[in-house]
Amino acid sequence: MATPVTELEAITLGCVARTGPCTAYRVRQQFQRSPSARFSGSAGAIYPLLKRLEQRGLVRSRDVATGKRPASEYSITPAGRSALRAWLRAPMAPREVAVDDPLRTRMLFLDELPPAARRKWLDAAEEAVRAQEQLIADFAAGSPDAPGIDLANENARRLNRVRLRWLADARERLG
Amino acid sequence: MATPVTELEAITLGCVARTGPCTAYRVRQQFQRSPSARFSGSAGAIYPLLKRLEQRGLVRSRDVATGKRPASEYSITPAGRSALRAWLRAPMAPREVAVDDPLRTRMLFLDELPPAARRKWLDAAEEAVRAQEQLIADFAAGSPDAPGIDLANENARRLNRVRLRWLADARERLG
DNA sequence: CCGCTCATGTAACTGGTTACATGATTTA
DNA sequence: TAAATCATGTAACCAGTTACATGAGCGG
Repeated sequence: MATPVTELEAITLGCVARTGPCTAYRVRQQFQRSPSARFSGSAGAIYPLLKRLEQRGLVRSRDVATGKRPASEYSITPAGRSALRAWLRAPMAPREVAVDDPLRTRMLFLDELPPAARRKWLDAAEEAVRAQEQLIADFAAGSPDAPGIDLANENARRLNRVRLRWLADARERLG
Repeated sequence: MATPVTELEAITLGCVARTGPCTAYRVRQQFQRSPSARFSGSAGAIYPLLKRLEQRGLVRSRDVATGKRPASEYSITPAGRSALRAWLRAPMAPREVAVDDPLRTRMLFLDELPPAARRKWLDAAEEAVRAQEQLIADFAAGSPDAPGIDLANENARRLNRVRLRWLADARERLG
């Protein structure tokens, strides 16, 4: 059994699988369209990552020289698809499925702030969540129609709706 | 204005501030008690981090030699408290407040699996979320009573409840 | 032709993980 | 006293970010 792929590698594989043959640049664009900053899609991450995947035989590259500059177009291999499926199937430990909410982390220490600053924080947090909702809506609008993608977007929408209610409750409890 | 602290640094500062003077080991224990694997609290992360914070004047250390082994006990400085507050007050960009859900990420590519494996995934996911809920409950049971901590735990509970409903809907949509 | 954006990378830095070393304390 | 666990670290490795270099195409 080969080394399992990391989350970022899996998403990249998935992206190449979805989009079909594409350059590192296209992959980066996909990452950057996402409403989350988790995977920034910086060049320094993506280009080396695709090279690693190629060395492991999970993608293969074809040289496409538009004009004079060299460029590589990657496509997924059967081994790559299989690695992607293995990643999906891999059991997740309870701690690994934890939802990460940056606002929750801050809430833990919010009582370090004086009341006025606390209220200000809550206002800013609510605004940020609304902005995040907008990002999600925009992202969803540009997403291809597929049940998995739909459901993923729905997940993001619901989690944010809950956060807004939570923030409202927090305002009441702390205000 | 000094360099802002990272999230991990902030949590560490907050932990030292809360707990009062404590060793790196105590800080690690706090991290490891958390239901999330996000900050694993590995020694290789925490010990150097506290040293960095000390160099920046955000914590100060006192040598406590119980028995014969050297050890350092850290406490937060006024500058440290101020850095913690600055972290709390710092505006968050919309993309930075994104909720990260590992299950959502996988859902994006779930259609790569054959139907039977998909159902299996949904079962496993539901079980993992329930286990996660248990971890949260245990954590909450051992948490000190403070509004911020209460609210943070409530956030975790609610987000997971929503995920369970979402998984149920997904089962219907995909099954 | 100048500046802007698109596009393809690379290199240095940073911070976290893994794995290890070691000593002290508890438990069988 | 042997084994396990608590506790304090360190070092090598690895992946991601930041910042840069470079070239092509395009609009003014």
